Amino acid sequence: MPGIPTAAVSRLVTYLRILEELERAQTLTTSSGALAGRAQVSAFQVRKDLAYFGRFGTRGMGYTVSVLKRELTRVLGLNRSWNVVIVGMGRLGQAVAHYPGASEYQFGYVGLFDVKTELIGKHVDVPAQREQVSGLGQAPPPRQLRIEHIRDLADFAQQQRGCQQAIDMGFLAVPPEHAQSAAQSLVEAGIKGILNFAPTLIQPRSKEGGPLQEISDEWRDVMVENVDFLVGMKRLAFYMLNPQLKDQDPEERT
Amino acid sequence: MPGIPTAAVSRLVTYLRILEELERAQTLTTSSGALAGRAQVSAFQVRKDLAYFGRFGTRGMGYTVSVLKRELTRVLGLNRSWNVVIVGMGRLGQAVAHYPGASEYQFGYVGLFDVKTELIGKHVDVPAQREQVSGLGQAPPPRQLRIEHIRDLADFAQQQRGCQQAIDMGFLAVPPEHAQSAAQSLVEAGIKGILNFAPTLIQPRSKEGGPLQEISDEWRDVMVENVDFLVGMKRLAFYMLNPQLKDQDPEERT
DNA sequence: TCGTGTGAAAATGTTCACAGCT
DNA sequence: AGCTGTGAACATTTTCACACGA
Repeated sequence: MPGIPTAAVSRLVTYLRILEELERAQTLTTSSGALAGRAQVSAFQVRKDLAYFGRFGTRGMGYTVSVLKRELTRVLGLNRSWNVVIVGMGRLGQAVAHYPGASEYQFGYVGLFDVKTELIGKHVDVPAQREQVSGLGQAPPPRQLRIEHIRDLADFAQQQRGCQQAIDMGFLAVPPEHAQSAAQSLVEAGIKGILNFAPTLIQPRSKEGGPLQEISDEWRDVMVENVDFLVGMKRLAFYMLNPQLKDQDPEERT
Repeated sequence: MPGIPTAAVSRLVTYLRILEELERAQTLTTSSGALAGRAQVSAFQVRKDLAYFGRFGTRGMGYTVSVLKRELTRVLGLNRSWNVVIVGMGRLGQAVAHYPGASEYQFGYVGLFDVKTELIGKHVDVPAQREQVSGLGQAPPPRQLRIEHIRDLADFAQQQRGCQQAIDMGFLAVPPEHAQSAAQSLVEAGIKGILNFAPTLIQPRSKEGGPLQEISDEWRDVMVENVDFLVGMKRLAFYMLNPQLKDQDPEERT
């Protein structure tokens, strides 16, 4: 089984965003070439990426924007809603909580956590989840959420499970030196997905322990993705000094 | 000339961070295997990545932490300072401005810009650049910067060039629908590096124009890097639904 | 005729085995 | 003996050419 390139998944996210822009512009149909131009990849790449997941077009015609958008939304798992907690409500956590766009994709914040006493008890507006992914409806009014101490995370998670609102993901926006222990708290609370904003890698194990430390059971099926600004800044510095090493974007644009 | 994998550059950033952690822990020497374990890649990968840039180790011995750190710092262009402006001082821009870690790598904010009248004229603390990359000195006290209107960016850039403080990079933290025009403002001000936080791709051309639009001269040598949290959220959703498609991390850890 | 879908070719990136230095 | 550095084997990813359906 060959598997699907990781990069293809990221590109799919881009194609979906472009389809939404096309839909807002009332465009009904498109083609691999048109998508390629806007996504800064080749038309071959677009067709191959889509082919990993199915056949969504019509030969000779192209793609129907609404159909392809629906299919990619389904493929990416964005046609269901995801209950999210944020751990770390400093400036970055607050920016994430308010970031527009997350709620449109059914990422709904259900809990906010920190350890700093001056933050605990503070109320923060968070956007409500949309009912439909259509994108045409009005945004519902925001709700208020109280910042809780992280020691209460496990209880909260248990309670959410009780009312069929299990927490799906935790977004980690704590300083790097606390990222590992905060991640451990998420895992102990039974949360299986972590989006790590801290500039450090989370080790999928309970203890710093010896080198050959086994992955512990509770970490077994936990998925971690990293989003690190500092890497972006440093990559930019590198490529500004070494522009010849940057891969050019392809020619074909029709 | 074969070229260096883009992914290798990102991994180099990770190795450098690990070396800093080792230095803080008073570790004097390390090995490809030890770095590999912490970076979640194979030891082969570490050695190959380092080999793209030179020979930094001693056979039979390993690497001297301070030497490898110095060399990677140089390779990544982090031994010089970079003058940065931020465009878009909403919550995300503010979080970026205060993000600790940026100033340690000689990213120094010299200007802040927005278009919203209620933000213009506000003063924001930004960390001062460190003189040395050593990481052992005290952090200098923060400075205050006034948020300016983006229409004044070109003049400001000109003025900075006049005093040998040319702006090297612009960090773009505006809403996606304004990202292209804000990027255009950066380019018109002569800024050659853009770190785009908006969930949209910047097109390296002046006009939305026709499909085969040429890359205009002013965009010719502009480098753009993207940091998009929404992609991270959506990738996480995808891999939680399709865990079998996630590439495992390697065995070798010694 | 047009543009998708796809097997095959080419390019790229990763893993490996081992030579070579300490 | 131990660990780096590297050419060669291998695997993956991208590019391409073209068959096929509308």
